[in-house]
Amino acid sequence: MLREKLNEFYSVVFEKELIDEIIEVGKYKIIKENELLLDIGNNFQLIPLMLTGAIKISRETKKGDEIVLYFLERGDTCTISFANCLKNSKSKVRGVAEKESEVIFVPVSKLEEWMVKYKSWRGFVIESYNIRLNEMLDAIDTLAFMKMDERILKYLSDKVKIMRNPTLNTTHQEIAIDLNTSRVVISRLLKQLENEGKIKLFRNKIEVIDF
Amino acid sequence: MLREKLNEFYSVVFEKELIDEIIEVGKYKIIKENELLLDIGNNFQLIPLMLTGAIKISRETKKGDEIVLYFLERGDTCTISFANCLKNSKSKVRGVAEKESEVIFVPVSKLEEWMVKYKSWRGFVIESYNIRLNEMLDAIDTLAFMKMDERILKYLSDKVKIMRNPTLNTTHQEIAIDLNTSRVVISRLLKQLENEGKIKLFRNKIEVIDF
DNA sequence: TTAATTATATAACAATTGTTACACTAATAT
DNA sequence: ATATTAGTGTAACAATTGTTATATAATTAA
Repeated sequence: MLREKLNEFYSVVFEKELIDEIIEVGKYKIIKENELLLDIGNNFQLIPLMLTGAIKISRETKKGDEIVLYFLERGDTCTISFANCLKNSKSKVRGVAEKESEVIFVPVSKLEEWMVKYKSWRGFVIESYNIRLNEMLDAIDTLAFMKMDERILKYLSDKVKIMRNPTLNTTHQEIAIDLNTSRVVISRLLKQLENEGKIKLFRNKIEVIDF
Repeated sequence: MLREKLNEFYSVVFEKELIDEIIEVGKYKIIKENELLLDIGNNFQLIPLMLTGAIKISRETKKGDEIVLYFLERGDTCTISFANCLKNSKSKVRGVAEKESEVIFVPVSKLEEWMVKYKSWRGFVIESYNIRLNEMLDAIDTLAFMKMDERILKYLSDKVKIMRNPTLNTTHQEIAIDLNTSRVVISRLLKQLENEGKIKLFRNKIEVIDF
């Protein structure tokens, strides 16, 4: 069963021997909605490989300022946690399940070992880093070049895609936290977006049109 | 001579055999001040290893909006160009020499080959990615949580460190471009920072106090 | 030497975002 | 059933950032 899930979701197809090893040493776990995958300051010694679901990765400063970086979905891994694992340092990001997610955890010792043995693993590690760097570039573009109304719309669209559902169960307050602004600002601009016909607002619910 | 420079500057000490290979296939080049190392859209097939100098890495959108991401210095490589090299895709960032810089260019084919052969190269690649991800996180923090006056001061401090000189030769216009704002805003806030005793302003020159 | 260009300073105003306050409704708890 | 809490709407105002315009000094070109 685990084998099927691995074969199904990992686009860079691993060699059969590598799949065997992953199944042998990996720990399968279900992360419930709103459960923490990893928190800031954690000392994480396992590399997560996502099978299903969605994880929200965010950044928080000591002062409590917070901002969402990107979402992880099936086939993704959290390259940022490579660093923590390898250097035994503390996580600089937080990961919370947006919905129930299936994850395989692999001991960090395998990262290096498999790099020598498996070409597909080398490809996976490099590709994962590249995807993550591009996500970060995307986050930087958003912060540097977009106004708040555009940022909100992008946030909603991204979330609709990752949740595979045009109707989001969320509150204005949650969006405000994720975009590091205030609830009033979000309410104001959401209403404006509704007037422009881009979304529909309900209590605890937002429907995104033409995402 | 190349051997000495390599040994001197690369903190992750490469095995002797790897140094030999780098010297054999690498191309040594001097990049003059303001010269382009790589531009957006370029099809780059060489991995740059920095020996001396400083490269400013920035991002530009189609609309012409621009922003500085970070600076490269000795011991650094441009992991973002790994992606372009490997996937033969176009560069998403620009690199311009802030001062004359010495670089060794290595063919991308070696990236994979050396990962199998040399433990120190695997370490270097992973470490480079991690450094870059942290730089990106830093850039995100700056954009998401800092006001423009703080961003200016951080920009100046970073540049002072990379240039190893408390007096910067730069104009308000250049800073405005690097921070994606207008010259008037920069002049206004620089004057404020001068009044606070944090910098001293001259024509084409800014001295940073207590960086 | 004079004219043109470049760099800087600053005022006045516009647009965007942030803050405080309060009203109203829906959901939940007692 | 009533009280409490949570979510939303909106006005009024403050702070920050962006824009336009104009002045002046330093540098460079003719």
